[in-house]
Amino acid sequence: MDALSAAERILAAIRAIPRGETAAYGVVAQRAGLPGRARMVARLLSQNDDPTLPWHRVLRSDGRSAFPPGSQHCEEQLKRLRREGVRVDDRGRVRPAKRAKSLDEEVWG
DNA sequence: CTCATGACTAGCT
DNA sequence: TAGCTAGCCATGA
Repeated sequence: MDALSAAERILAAIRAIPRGETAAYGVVAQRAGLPGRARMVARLLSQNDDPTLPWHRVLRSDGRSAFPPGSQHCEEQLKRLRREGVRVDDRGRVRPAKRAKSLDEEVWG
């Protein structure tokens, strides 16, 4: 029963990703209260059949699609992201919405 | 129980 | 930046 609600929390966390933004698998898991369960998020998405779920906003921690570059799934994902205003470079890597100007700023705010 | 697999990560070279 | 490695966790054979 706990596992089921865990799955629902993960799905909720994915739906909570604002339009035009993205989140890594690990981040989604953490937001769902399941730190370290990135693979569980991936598994849920792979078995998910809900077309309303914004699966395309979920990326790997390095900002790339989880799908092989050039694959149909990957292209579809990048296409949807671009349509939401997300900046994607030529290699299919998603640029963060905001980037700190320096490491100090990143760490210390 | 052990082994293999996967829409993952963090760390090191 | 890119490639490799070990660690991770849930499932199914």
